[in-house]
Amino acid sequence: MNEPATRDPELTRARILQAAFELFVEKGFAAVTMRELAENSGVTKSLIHHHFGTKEGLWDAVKELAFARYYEGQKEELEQAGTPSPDLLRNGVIRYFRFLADNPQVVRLFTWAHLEGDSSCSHMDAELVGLGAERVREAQQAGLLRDDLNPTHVVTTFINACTQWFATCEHHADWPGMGSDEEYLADFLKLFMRGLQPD
Amino acid sequence: MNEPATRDPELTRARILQAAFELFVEKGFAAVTMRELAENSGVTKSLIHHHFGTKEGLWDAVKELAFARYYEGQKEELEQAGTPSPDLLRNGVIRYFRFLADNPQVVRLFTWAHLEGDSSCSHMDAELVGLGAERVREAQQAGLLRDDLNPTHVVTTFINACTQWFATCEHHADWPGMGSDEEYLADFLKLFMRGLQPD
DNA sequence: TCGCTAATTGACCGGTCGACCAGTTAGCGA
DNA sequence: TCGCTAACTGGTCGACCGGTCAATTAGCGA
Repeated sequence: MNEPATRDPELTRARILQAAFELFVEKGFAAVTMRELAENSGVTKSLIHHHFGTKEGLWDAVKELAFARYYEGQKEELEQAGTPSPDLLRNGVIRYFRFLADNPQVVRLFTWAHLEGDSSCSHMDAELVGLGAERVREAQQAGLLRDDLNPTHVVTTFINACTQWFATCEHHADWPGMGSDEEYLADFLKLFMRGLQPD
Repeated sequence: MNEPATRDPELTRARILQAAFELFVEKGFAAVTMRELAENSGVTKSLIHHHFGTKEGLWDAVKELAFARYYEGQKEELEQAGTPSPDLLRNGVIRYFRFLADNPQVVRLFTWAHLEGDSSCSHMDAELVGLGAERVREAQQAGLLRDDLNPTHVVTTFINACTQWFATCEHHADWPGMGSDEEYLADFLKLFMRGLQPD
């Protein structure tokens, strides 16, 4: 809206990245044109090339930024450890679910990136899941969770249940009998935590 | 490979649909060109337009075919009812998981279609989930499953856990501690069925 | 056997794509 | 204050996009 009074390459880059983020989230890489990008950024097409080289370069920059934010946020969550307890896992699920609820665009971006063959998020997720699985393992060894389940599978199960929920949220919004985000989360937690109780 | 000796519009349509299915599954709608489609079908670009009108027309035909097959298969599964029992649900999960394992392309196609705003599968899924939820409700009323969970949420939970598993399978294949398809399924079933046991 | 219909072809269209480049201008350090 | 660097612009390029069309040809019913 308001034009910058002076040249500000940092702001320009940020504007382009923000507009690109929104467009790529909405339509994916292939369906977005440099002209759209320029128009939504309020800059010329040439300027985007100046700052990011190619369309792929901009796409990579958008993904890198989004991935980095996601990674930092999740790692922080995981490292501020409490003593192992069932509630620790329960709260972890809740926080993950709420994060996705607050950032549905991130789910879409990840889905596009993954479909298009991007593997950079794979290593990132591997580390995060590893950290989560380690917490589950500790709780298992402390006798707080049943120990006949692969900890990685436990983490993956709740990640899948949460991620797919938001990946298809417009989709299932009007299905008969379907509750709100919070109601789904509550039921999932009931099921999940009961399923993890030790014998 | 082997050219048809005579003209066969049915076969031609089938060839085009098959090639289009593979390409759209792989790259999504926007990234596929009519020239690729023609080359992979072994026909000319004009012939595709003759049979399907536009690129969107072909895309719709591919989706319709895939959705119809999926819908028929799943509905058959759901309607060949047995007496309600926990094993009925367990076997339902197993069959759904195995179906996705045998048809990973379908998961990708649905994901592309959904990201691109297609809502035709939404109504279809609504009906299937409704049927599944009805079965869960019957089992709850028979006292075979805990009755403090929304049946739709129960069905959605396992669908999400299965779908997302295959949507990200190349992704998590090399994560530390991650087991095979069957090992994940076994652990998920342990967790899921225990979580559903009545008090 | 003979037309009629539809399957099939290749050439071609206007438009848009991503990218480039020469030229201009603003800001900043010397 | 002055020049150098980089931010920024408008115009343009060849390639390729989806789509069209007239011409050809195979098959099938009369």
